[in-house]
Amino acid sequence: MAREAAASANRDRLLVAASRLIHQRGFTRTRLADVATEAGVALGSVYFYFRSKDDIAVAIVDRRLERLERALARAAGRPDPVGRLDAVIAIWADDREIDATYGCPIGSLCYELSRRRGALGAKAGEPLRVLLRWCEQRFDEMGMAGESHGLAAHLVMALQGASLVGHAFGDPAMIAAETDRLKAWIRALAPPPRRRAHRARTAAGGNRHFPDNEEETS
Amino acid sequence: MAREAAASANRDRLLVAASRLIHQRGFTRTRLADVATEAGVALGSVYFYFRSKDDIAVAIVDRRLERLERALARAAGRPDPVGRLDAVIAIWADDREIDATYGCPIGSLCYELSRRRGALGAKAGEPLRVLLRWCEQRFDEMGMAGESHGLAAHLVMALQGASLVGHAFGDPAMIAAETDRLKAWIRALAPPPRRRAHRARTAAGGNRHFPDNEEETS
Amino acid sequence: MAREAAASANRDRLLVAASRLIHQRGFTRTRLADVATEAGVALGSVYFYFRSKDDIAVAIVDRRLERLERALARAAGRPDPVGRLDAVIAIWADDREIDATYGCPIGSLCYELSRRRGALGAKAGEPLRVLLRWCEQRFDEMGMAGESHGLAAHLVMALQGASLVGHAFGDPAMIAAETDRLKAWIRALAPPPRRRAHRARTAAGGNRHFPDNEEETS
Amino acid sequence: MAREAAASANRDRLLVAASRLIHQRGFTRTRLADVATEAGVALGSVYFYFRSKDDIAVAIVDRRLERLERALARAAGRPDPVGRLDAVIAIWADDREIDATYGCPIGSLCYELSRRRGALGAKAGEPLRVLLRWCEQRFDEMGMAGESHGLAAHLVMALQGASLVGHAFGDPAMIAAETDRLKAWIRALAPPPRRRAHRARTAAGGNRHFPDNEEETS
DNA sequence: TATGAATGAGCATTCATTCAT
DNA sequence: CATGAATGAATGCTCATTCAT
Repeated sequence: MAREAAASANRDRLLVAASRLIHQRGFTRTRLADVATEAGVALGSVYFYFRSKDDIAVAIVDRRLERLERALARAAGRPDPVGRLDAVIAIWADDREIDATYGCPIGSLCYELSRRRGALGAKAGEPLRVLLRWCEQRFDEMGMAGESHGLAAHLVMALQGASLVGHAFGDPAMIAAETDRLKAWIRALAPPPRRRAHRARTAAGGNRHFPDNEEETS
Repeated sequence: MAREAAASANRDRLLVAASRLIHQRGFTRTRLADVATEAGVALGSVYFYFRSKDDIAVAIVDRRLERLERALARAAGRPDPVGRLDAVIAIWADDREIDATYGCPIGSLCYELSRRRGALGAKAGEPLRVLLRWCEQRFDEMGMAGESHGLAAHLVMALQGASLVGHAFGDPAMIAAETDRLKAWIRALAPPPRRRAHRARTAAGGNRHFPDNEEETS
Repeated sequence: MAREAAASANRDRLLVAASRLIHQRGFTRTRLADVATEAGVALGSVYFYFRSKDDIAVAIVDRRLERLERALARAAGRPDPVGRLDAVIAIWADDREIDATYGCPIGSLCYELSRRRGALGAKAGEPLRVLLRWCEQRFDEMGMAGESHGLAAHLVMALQGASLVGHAFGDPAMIAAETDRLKAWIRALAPPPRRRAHRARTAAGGNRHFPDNEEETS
Repeated sequence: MAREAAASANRDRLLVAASRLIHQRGFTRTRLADVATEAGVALGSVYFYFRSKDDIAVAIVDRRLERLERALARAAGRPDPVGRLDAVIAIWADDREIDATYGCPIGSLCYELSRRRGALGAKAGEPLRVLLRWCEQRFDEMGMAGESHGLAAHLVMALQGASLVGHAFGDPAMIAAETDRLKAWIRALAPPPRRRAHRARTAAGGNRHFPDNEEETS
């Protein structure tokens, strides 16, 4: 395998551990020593795989980006734009327990890192930018070219706000209610199809499209 | 005056400085030494007014709560429920520059502190709880008793999401667009009045109802 | 009254508070703020009566010296040398509860302060020097001129050791047992009088000759 | 070797430095920065080997306990109980210079730490408890079963008192005189052997049985 | 590669002391 | 005399980062 792609099991374990701990405790309050312990790796080895703690954050965001893009690609396979957006909304619906406990891993990291100077600050927002752009394209597909940017922004904002507020209240049901509302909102936006093909069941544990937090689930 | 409320100019200066710096840098990354310097007092003096750094965070949240409650009381003076909710939305619209730069002071602190154990973690979410309850009552006034909780949640989530996403993009216009959308949404919800009295002009620098971040503006 | 002798009630209260707190917590671990609070005096006032924290320690030792000298003067009133030494031993016997809890106020302060440079270090040992000299004179009176220094040293050492060890074990009975032993030892040293006038009852709460710690008792 | 006991040269150096400095200056007045400098390691390294400053105190007491127990085991090898107790007394006689200068390392630490709450307070008295118990057994061997506790207490108290008073006077000769007195006292207690084999020569630099303070001597 | 001991700058907190009123 | 707010040096402890092996 390519040296680049090998990515050694250790590096992966470190990334998984760092991702989980940082999601749970925040970036600043997560000690590299704990990450190493959690990953079953020596502290010194962390610096073999990463240049610095900031570099780990970058890698985590990259990892999230890859997963996000995979999930979006999967969602893009849906037959219609509404279903595609539904699939994205379902990601947050499915993660509502985790997000109510620790906040959205994307949004909370973004809030914490965006205050930093330099590349890291910009990087942290990348997943939201990718997500926004993708949603925008879906709204375009729905024929709302002029408004697609605002609609996509509304959708992403609502998902992030639901995670933040749901986390503040420690209440996953609040997140579920909001994702249901969003699905209904999108269906209402769409030009009425011949036959209503979808049914809103998000809160009742829809299939898992975006296993972004799989490490947290264990 | 109440001795409790006297609160010495120094204590106020400390609180203003801490509030600003913590909003800009985050709680963990804000040094008490910087807070003291910013407030123009000696480092040791911080501990004359506050028991600990956490105690400062509590005081900041308390201060925000007071301001929020004052702003809500002012908004409650509006003649109709729609106008009351508009006034609340205007708070975020007016602060869009600040929030796009540093995030919503309520939401970002909430994300950072809610992970802590103990009273501080719970305290940080209090403003959102107060805000949600207040909005809920307004929706009740609008005659949407059954849905008021969900509608209020949607509103608060959208405001928080707008701040988070607007901050991630560094774009105040995104926040303005969302607050406009929210105002329109509320007007659409309300039973049509005889004459439409309001016009959405938020993004164009509406009057300032909630000078929550006045110290940050200076 | 002479300005010197007036010594204001505040100064006395401070000294009483400092003496007690320092006895209980040690010199270094006693905060002047606590002393002031305990004395019901403003923190700033402490420096009206004392130049520094060290100065308070000096005053405490002086106060103890005065009390010690008064007690020794009282003991000197006893008809015979053995009774005089008994009276001194009774001081420690009577204070055994306090000393078992906090250590001997003279010895523990001596151990803590004697390591300091300057006058304070020397001062702290003064009570023990006065006590030793006085006991020496009593042994001289008993006709043991050649050995009086060693005998007095043994007596003072035993009293200090009893306090230290009794404190380490938290056991006042150990102190009582030792003071009984010392009384017996002294009686055995003395040339047999015509009639034995004394009876060892120390541990059973003998009369209080040296109310050195009266403030601690309350 | 046992991994537990390995204890790295640095940990040992730290312990030696801490033991000496704390003996000389007291626990509270000894700065960890000085301990690190004295040991020739970085300040941060202290926390690699010890959890906290208190933890260092515990380790010091443990170290003293080990040495004490070794010394007692060595003393126990003597042919008769009197010789065994003599060997213990010789420890203090041999250390009289050090103790006159800084106080008995066991007793002074005990006085300073016994006021603390928790395990540390109890721990500090442990050496005295071990010593007392051991001496008690020796007196039992001498056939003074009924009085062994009191006799052992007297012995330990006298040794501690001699150190404290000798330190207050800065006079090693006072300690030597008391240890001689104690040896004579013990010999007087013992049932007269056929031939008196011992002679009190302690003050004249007896062999060193208990090099407890060897690091301080250098 | 891997390790874990070592480093030192950084930070919250304490407290004796000062001083304006 | 009295006060209590203000000061800042001191200190225990943390943790990202380095490096010899």
